[in-house]
Amino acid sequence: MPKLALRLEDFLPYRLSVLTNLVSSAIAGAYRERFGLAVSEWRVLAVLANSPDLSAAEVAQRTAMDKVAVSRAVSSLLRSARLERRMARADRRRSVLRLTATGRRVHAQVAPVALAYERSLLQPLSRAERIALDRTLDILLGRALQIGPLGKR
Amino acid sequence: MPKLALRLEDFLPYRLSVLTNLVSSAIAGAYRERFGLAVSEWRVLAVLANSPDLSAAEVAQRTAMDKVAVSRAVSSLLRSARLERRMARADRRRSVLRLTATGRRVHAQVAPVALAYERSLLQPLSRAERIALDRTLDILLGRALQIGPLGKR
DNA sequence: CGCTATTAGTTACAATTGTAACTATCATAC
DNA sequence: GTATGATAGTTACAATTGTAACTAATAGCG
Repeated sequence: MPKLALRLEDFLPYRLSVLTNLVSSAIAGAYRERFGLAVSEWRVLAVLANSPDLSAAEVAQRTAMDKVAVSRAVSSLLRSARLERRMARADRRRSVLRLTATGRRVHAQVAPVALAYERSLLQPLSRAERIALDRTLDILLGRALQIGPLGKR
Repeated sequence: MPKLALRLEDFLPYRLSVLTNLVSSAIAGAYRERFGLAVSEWRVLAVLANSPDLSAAEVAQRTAMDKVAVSRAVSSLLRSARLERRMARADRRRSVLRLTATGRRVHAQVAPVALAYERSLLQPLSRAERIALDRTLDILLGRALQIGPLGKR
């Protein structure tokens, strides 16, 4: 029984957008107020905390950000001395990014806040529901990538 | 067994954000290319197609947009003659918005495209998984609203 | 080598979006 | 009625973001 009419409140892309906006702005507010961090900067921090010495392009790949956004986030993190940058000896275009001690300290403070928010958000779901959600999001992410830009005529 | 470290790719807010961006930009591209419609305009159109004669504030409420975004979308839709606006007799501040014949025609063309995208996106999910997803999104939306802006100190 | 094409990253500019102030109308209280 | 405050919607301006052009370095190929 396919859906015939379109009710915005039942439309998955709309619902995803509303949920994501709520979640993102809640988190963004917390990062900014407490640590002066934009979400893009937080992502860079989070990736480099687990994988030091990535290039900007590698960071872009792992954060699903484009290279301009990474460039801006990196330059802001450099300014606040949360990041340091060297250049690769073999290829002097390629940067090698890693957190400073300050950056690691900030990460160590932000991460628990982020995880606490996630835990709080997921709290009304059962363990089974969380697993199902994870799995479903994986599928949808893969599917959205596969479909790609709609109507590529 | 709570999560101890934070891996970005497992972090729900991040995953939601990536999925939403993929979906939104795919849809936005299609709307814009084929109909010259921004997503905000599409939302206004969709709501007014089902519920004519709403005020801008009512549209804002039902689309989860703020009043400025609605004002801009409405003025663009007026310019392209997809919408017409009267003022409420009882309260001359309040607008009364409804689609023109052109607007209804555009809606009749866009809605199937939107539904087709949704169907395609959901295609790899079983019926049970779709129902579970709907339910879970409802819960998360409610929970996100309830939690509200994080760290309201 | 030397020419062209590619890649990493930045910068400049345009477009979008958010925030705050503003105008007009209405409601309430005196 | 008139002053005060609230509400609907718009406008102006600042901040964010996306797009395209640019610079510097390397790679590939004759």
